[in-house]
Amino acid sequence: MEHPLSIYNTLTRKKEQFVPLHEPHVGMYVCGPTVYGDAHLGHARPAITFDLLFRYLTHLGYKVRYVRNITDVGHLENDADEGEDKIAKKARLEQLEPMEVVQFYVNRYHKAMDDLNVLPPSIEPHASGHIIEQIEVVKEILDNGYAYVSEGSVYFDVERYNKDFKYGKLSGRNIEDMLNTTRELDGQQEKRKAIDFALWKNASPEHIMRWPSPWGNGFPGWHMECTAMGRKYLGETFDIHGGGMDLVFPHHECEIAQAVASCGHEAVRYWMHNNMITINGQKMGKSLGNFITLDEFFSGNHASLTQAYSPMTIRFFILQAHYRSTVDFSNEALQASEKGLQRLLEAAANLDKLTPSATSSVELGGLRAKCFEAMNDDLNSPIVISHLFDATRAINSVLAGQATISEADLAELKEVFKLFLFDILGIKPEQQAEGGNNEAYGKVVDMLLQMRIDAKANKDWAMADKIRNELTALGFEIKDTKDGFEWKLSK
RNA sequence: GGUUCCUUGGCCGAGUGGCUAGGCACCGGUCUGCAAAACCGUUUACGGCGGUUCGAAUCCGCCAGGAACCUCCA
Repeated sequence: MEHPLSIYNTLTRKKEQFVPLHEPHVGMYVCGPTVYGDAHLGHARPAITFDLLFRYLTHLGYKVRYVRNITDVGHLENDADEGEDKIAKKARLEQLEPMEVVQFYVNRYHKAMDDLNVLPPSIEPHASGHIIEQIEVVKEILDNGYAYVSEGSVYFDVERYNKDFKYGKLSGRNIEDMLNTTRELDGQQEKRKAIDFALWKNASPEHIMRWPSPWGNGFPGWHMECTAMGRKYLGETFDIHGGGMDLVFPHHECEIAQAVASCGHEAVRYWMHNNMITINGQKMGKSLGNFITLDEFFSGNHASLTQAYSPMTIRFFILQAHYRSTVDFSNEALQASEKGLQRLLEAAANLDKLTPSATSSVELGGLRAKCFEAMNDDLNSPIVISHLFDATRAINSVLAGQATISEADLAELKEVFKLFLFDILGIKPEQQAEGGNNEAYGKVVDMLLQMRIDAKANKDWAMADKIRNELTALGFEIKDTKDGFEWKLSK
């Protein structure tokens, strides 16, 4: 099997040829959402980035097991509610069972992902369903001497670990700097050093998410679930681990330490990180309170939005930037994406209207190869899209009767569009109208436009313009063609 | 303060030592009863100052501005 794909490995800070450990199988783990609120635009970025990777690896012929977790046990909050995790806090506020909160937001997350045409992962494990596995890893680390028990909690001994291995290799930190700069946090006296991190946390009496363990009732530490679940489903060593750049430190750094401390070697071969989405130049994030949820984008119901943006517009917007660049949100940028996407989808639809000629006057110029080349270069989706726009011009020229295309070239274009636009980039044509009475409704529009044709035949321009203007005002896009007319809903 | 990174035309956004990225917007033309869509064409660029080089937006240095992480975060 060839290995055409290069990906940027955060660990080495270089693009590397991707060669799976157990070809043709690929193991891929991506940090999923903490389900204590609705998914926002920031959550769409990794989901779409790694969906692109999942789709592409599959197209290259790999058999991919894609694991994306659901974090439903915690992560402590840093505000006044000391020691209470996010899910538990939300549950108390809403007087619900924690798992009820989890289920509610998982359902909504799935819906949003489905709208974005993000394929479901192969396995979507819940942290709460893998407490036993996590306890086992904690035990191993304790047995190997890289952790200590303190007041019912277990902490990772970073200094001890750093004597045998290097802590900080992923994020480029060294332990001396961190010992000097780590801030004092909420009186964690039970930790020996500020840089030590929790493997298992003792639960205070009011803490409602808790499980029995050898160290008392509690819950797993912040980074343990990915180590335990990645190993369970992908093995002690697997190919790809992905997530947002903001997880590089401490989350992924701690995962590396946990893996090495428990089984003596690293688990992950390629670390991949998507960059952030910014708003006014700043990261869009939960803690900054500057996020816009996906549902708000889809409905347009947010003060910062001048209109609604469809899921495909959001997807296309994200794919128009390379995944390692920040992408800045603005209404202008989103509107540009919306129009560009429409143009591409229109061209894709136009392919079925083209009549082939004996020869081509348009030059495809190795379109398919160029698209593969771009994908192989660390998933350069913006370049793929630019090639598709080039093809769009060719398609429209033929449609306008200003160029010709051969049967073979037409077939090639159809295949390339299907392969790249729909299968790999994961764009799907958006539904034009909803409801069960589409046929009758369409016929009414046809009838109005037929009346307009009649008016035009009588040179009754006033009537012709009135029909067109009013339909336009209602959101229809009217085109006159040589045979009559075409229409569609403009959004 | 430490670590890492960024600064491209009106907006978004690729790229990279010499060859038009692309999209959106704008302008001119073709088409049209007029439009819309489409096609053709044009315009606007690589933060500042130095250096390396035959040649730098691309490499190096300094400066300015900005960001992420160092605390839950995609």
